[in-house]
Amino acid sequence: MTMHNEDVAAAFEEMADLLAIRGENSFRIRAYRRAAQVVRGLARQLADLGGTEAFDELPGIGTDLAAKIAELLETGHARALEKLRKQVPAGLRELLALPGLGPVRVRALYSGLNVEGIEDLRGALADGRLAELRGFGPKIRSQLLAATAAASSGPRRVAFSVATQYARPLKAYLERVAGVTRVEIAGSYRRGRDTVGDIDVVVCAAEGAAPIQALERYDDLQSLNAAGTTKASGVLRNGLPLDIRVLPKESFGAALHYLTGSRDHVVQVRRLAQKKGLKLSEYGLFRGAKRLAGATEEGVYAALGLQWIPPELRENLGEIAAAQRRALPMLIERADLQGDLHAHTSASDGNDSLKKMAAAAQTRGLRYLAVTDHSKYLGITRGLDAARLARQMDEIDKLNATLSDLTLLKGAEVDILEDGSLAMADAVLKRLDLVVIAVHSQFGLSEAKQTRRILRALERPYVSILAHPFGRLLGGRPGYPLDFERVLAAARDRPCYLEINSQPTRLDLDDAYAKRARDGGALLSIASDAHSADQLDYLDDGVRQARRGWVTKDDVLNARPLHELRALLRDTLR
DNA sequence: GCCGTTTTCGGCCCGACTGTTTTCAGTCG
Repeated sequence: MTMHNEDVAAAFEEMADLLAIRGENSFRIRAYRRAAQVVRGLARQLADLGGTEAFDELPGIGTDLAAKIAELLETGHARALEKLRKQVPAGLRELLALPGLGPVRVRALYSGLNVEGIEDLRGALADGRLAELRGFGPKIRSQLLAATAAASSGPRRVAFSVATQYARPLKAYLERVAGVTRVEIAGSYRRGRDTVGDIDVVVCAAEGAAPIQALERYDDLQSLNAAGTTKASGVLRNGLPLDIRVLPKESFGAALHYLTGSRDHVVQVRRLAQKKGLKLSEYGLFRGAKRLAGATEEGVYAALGLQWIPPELRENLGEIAAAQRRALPMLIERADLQGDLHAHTSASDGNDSLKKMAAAAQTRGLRYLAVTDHSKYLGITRGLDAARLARQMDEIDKLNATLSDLTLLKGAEVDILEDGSLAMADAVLKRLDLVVIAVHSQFGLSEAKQTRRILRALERPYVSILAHPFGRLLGGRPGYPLDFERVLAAARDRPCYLEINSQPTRLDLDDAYAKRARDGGALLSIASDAHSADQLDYLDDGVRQARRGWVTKDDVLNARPLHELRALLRDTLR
């Protein structure tokens, strides 16, 4: 079996859990968790990195963990993990995941009552045995009762676009509370992650009680689990957890920084402060009792000798070192996009006419819009054959003649068939301004077959952009396995450009692959894949992922003005 | 287990809230 980075990360996380349950040194446990995080964030596969020496170079990974990575890659197992699994019942891990249960209580449950999993815990709660266990009073018992009941439904992350629907009204509601001067949604939402696990809110107010009382009356709140004077946590009606902090304005920037995270980023910045003899908390940056900064994030970063780091980069993946060198990338912005290179009309499976799509592009300030309706192929409703595509091209010519500030480009989204050939004849594709190719079937092929299929498609003469390269659907299906390094190299050298599809449930390439593509020298197309006029706004979502991938204006095909774009597209049609 | 322009040993981010205690441990973010 091939061990991927995710498998190695999962092994380290499991080891961390098992060590925690055994009551081992917490810093040792933290080292395993950090290693899992580092491995998960790697741009390249560990297997391609070399050997033990190369692993040892990774941050947070020393001799011991480097050897364990090598062992996992070579054998698919880690003896240390196997040993731990024999010592700790498997069910204890699921207990550790329950809210309210940490390593100490899990150990108490196991040693005191032989509870080895959620089922046992339910039993111990039901027959009253748990009440006799020291440290498990009535409050904790009822909390655990709720937790065991909720465990079956399970915690889940929601798409960013779903979180927005809850975060925006909540922000607006809190902004109306008396004494509140500012409200920001922080956390992974502010960092622009594709999925969001909870809503973190930072409220600026002189006194904390009023906003938290107001929250208790909020319509969309399901329950409040904990509520103090500056901090509360609860659950929204859709099941999304909520955390709120209220701080005065002299601390607001420090609090925003702290709650925006990521946790690893914040810890690293705090360590940096510590090295300088300072202390950073959500209340500010302090030397002794003296507050050096805290009102703004910019002030906190500046006082530590750092550039302000855009939230999308705060993943402890090198952004802190770059900020020290004042070498952060100038991230792409929505306003940099001159056009959109993937959109559908009612000619295939879109909702709106060519004319309406053009008007929507104009109102959004786009200078060009590529019309890329589907080719005729099984599974795609109303795909265009050569004759209908020819009629659409005439229609585009006529419309272009009436448009002054927008140019419609003639394109198609053509299926990559299982053998790597395309679902439309070269003679037809040749007449287009650009050809978007994509996989819409046979997601279950092996990595070798899927890779070969796409590499063959990239050898075709008329191929401009590879759309949604992994075919993933958030909450639907994971991306198919692909040797991305080979696809990237082939696309770059051809050239064919790689798409960051902006559909909120796709976001494909994702942030990490966008970074790899950029580092590998590929040009990217940030495309809406709009199936209606409104969906042109999805470009915001694509830009957010691109920013998380350290993507700059120079890395983006559709940040180029039309004449440059045309020249680049001509290179793809030969 | 990692790491080092204060250290190769002795540190390792910082604080809020809760519950069950009698001064604090555990959990969480």
